[in-house]
Amino acid sequence: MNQTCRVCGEAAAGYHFGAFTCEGCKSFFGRTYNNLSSISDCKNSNQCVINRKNRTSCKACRLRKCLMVGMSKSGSRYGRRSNWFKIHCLLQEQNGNNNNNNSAAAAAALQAGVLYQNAMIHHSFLGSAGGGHKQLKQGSVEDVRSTPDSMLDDGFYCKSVSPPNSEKESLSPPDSEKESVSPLFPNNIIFSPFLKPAVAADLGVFGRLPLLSSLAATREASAENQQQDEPIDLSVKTQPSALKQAPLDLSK
Amino acid sequence: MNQTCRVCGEAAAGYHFGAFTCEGCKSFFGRTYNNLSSISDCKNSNQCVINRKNRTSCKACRLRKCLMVGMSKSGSRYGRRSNWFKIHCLLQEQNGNNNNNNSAAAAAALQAGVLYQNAMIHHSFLGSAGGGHKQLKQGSVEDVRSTPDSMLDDGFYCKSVSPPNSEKESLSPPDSEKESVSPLFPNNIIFSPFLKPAVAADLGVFGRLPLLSSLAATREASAENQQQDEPIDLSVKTQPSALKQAPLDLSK
DNA sequence: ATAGGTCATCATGACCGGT
DNA sequence: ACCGGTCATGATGACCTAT
Ligand SMILES: [Zn+2]
Ligand SMILES: [Zn+2]
Ligand SMILES: [Zn+2]
Ligand SMILES: [Zn+2]
Repeated sequence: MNQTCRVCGEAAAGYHFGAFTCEGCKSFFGRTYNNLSSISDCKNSNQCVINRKNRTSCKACRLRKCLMVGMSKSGSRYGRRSNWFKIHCLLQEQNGNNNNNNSAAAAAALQAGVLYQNAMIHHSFLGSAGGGHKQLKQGSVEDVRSTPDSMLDDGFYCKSVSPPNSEKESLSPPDSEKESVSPLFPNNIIFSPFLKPAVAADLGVFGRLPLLSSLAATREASAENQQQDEPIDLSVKTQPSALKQAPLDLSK
Repeated sequence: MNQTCRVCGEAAAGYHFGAFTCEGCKSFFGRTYNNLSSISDCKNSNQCVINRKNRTSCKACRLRKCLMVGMSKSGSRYGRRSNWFKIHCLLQEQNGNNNNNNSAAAAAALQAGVLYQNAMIHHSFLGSAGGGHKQLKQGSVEDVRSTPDSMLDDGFYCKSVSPPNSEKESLSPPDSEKESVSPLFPNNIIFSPFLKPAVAADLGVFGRLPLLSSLAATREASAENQQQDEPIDLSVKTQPSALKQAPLDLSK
């Protein structure tokens, strides 16, 4: 596999729920996503730095890290992706062996695209079903996939998107007073400004949990710390508006 | 029981290992004392404030709190104490219902006495056996109890003790920079200066674990914050030097 | 190749019998 | 009364199967 878990840093077992993760973080995300009530509040101001040793200590920060790196239950099942996706993904990874910056940017764009895609899916469901996040399987998947715009799951839609500012809300910025806390998000993970609507949509899913209320603030802070590395264009296959019209369930 | 767990604040189930604790903290201390290697480092500078909700989050700070309130595996089995002890203990607790300060001071003196007593026991074993803390049952208990000084387990020995300065070592003081961290030890728990040798002895037992290396520093800081409340004299029955001559095992 | 299920392992704490 | 053992419960992650 020759990849590291984007959540804890351990050797990755594969590409799970939209990010390269280890078996532990994969199972954790799969369990926790459907049982958010089992998470207790962080006792460290939601600033825990997750690594292999302490990943089981704070479930709140572990799940937050999972979401930060783009994991989503409803999106990005590798097996269902088209050959175009697989080839693109592997190509980006192989290019990374020759150029580290491009690798990081490619990974960032990969995560960003998946995150945005999933966020749009979440957003669609929230707008129609009214907040239930366990009803994803009720979406008429086959109907959607039979529409003329059914190529949605074959590509990314992370470029030239005009973000809707309706759900943007001002959240308290993270306190930068503790000097002992290393930055939560390493520099090689890039979050572009156009991802803000995705963040807003994700918060719409998890917003009722106070422990995740600081996600948006952290994400915006990361966007401000954006590096000069340029995310690789993974091409745009369809209009993003199509995503909002037809809810898409990539799972099963 | 009408008592609170001195470690986490939950309703206490009884007097366990030298302090009023709940069932959880009792079991935790009983397990952890014999399996120190299972404790991982604290990720919050050993400053976690233990309560009922987060007591399972940081084993290092939970065990540190256990030791701070005077818990010890080898000492203070309530069932083996004399009537004088029981009456004295209950009297001090009942006095607390009328005077909070005296109650706090009595509880502090109670814990301090037990801690000092156990510390002297630890110190004796450390001086003879050479650091093994699972060999406590190897002490010749019956022989000790048959000596003329065998009334040791009936009282406290926490007054007018001249501390030996041999093991006193300078440890870094706790950082008082974080303002968001509430003080670990509330004011109603008093640690007298004459307890310093006990601290040194306890560190001799647990010193090889880095997570407990800050215990002495915290204890000394608490001693400096000593309140004007006077610890109640629980009377001195024997010379403390006798404790060092004959190791005493109160368990079993 | 991944998603989901299974299950061995471990930590926890309520409970009980012996002392 | 406490101590130590027991065990139901839940969390974790390695492994497996279906796709
Ligand atoms: Zn991981
Ligand atoms: Zn945390
Ligand atoms: Zn407790
Ligand atoms: Zn801690």
